[in-house]
Amino acid sequence: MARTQGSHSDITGPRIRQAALRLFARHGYAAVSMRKIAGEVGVQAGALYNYTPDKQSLLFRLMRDHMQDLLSAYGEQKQTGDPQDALRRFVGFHIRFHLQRPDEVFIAYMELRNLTPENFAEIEDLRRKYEDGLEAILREGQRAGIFAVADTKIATLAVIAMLNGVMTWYRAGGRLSLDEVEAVYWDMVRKAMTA
Amino acid sequence: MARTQGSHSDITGPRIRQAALRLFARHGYAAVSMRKIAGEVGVQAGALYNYTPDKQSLLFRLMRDHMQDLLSAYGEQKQTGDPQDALRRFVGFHIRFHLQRPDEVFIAYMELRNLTPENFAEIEDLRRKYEDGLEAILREGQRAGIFAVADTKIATLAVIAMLNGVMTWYRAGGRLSLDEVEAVYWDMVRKAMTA
DNA sequence: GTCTATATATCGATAGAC
DNA sequence: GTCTATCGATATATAGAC
Repeated sequence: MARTQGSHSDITGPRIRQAALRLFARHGYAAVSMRKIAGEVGVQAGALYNYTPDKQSLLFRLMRDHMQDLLSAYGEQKQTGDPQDALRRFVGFHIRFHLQRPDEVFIAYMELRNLTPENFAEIEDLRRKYEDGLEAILREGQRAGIFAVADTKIATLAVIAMLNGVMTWYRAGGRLSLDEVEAVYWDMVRKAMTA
Repeated sequence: MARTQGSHSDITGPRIRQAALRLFARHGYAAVSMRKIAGEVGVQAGALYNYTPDKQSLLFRLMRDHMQDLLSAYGEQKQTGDPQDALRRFVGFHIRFHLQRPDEVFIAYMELRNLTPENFAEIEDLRRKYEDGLEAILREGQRAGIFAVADTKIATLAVIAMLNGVMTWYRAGGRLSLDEVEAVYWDMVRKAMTA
């Protein structure tokens, strides 16, 4: 029962978000028009406004959902009292979670400046919450004498920046398996943090 | 002798590049119009086309000049036979060079996708040349038994990614001096690479 | 070399028919 | 809920006067 016109609220919404995600990641928010997104979905531009009040909200919700997924998934990780083990788990979690969502990750880092000030503040708040998780591990290890970094906040940002670098080069089916990539980065992070 | 019209070829060209650099870094290439750039300079939009064939060339030349400056400045660094010392110098050079050019650095990383395929390839070639400089240091240290990394190419990208993280938080006059920042990162890089 | 004016195209968002 | 049509603004780039 193919239709060229009619009601599709159940599927059109997710397809709009999916198309916007893909196009924003490829070409950037400012370079993607609502018409382009609509064309990808197979509707006219006007139909998009049944699902989003405007283009800005479309971007913001993609980023907010991503950050909330990140925090939620990290919260479900098994906790451990051993800082070294906790750091190892963090490295593995961070690499695997982000490699599974390249478009979301790309947008979350590249499109911050296209958010309104209010939306920007909310995304930054979520990002800081995630970073705080790692810093707590480093502080605990520091206290226990396992880690030795000059500044836990800088070390937190340094570890995350290093791990994010994986996204720029890793491709599934490449020279290294995911387990090997994780092991290589864990080796560097462990040595950099350890006393 | 103020004039509202006339010939200013000596100064208009640099001012256009300066304005484009600033605006592209703040708002992104796609979000900045030629009229905005012209307004910043104090001329009409049509006058810009006496200095650039189009908007794309304006972006490309900013990025190419930056990458060539980077390679040129790094080439002038004093070379040393000791890999550990060479790595220490690289960390210091990279941090200081990039912190002095935040707008250029931002554009070089954020606007790659707005380059034509030919221009993209040329910028990527320059970037790879710079990365090769660091990898040569790591390989030499690896050969000498000073460094112990699983993969020199990944380690190269990891070190650069970690150092680039400085650009996201460092502000002059902040809690740490530039010397202290350099020392903190050198400590982490040294430990991560060393056997 | 810069100006004004304009060609041509596209943008985000809205209105009203179905 | 999606369509067609459109408003008003803005885009890159060019032409011709000075």
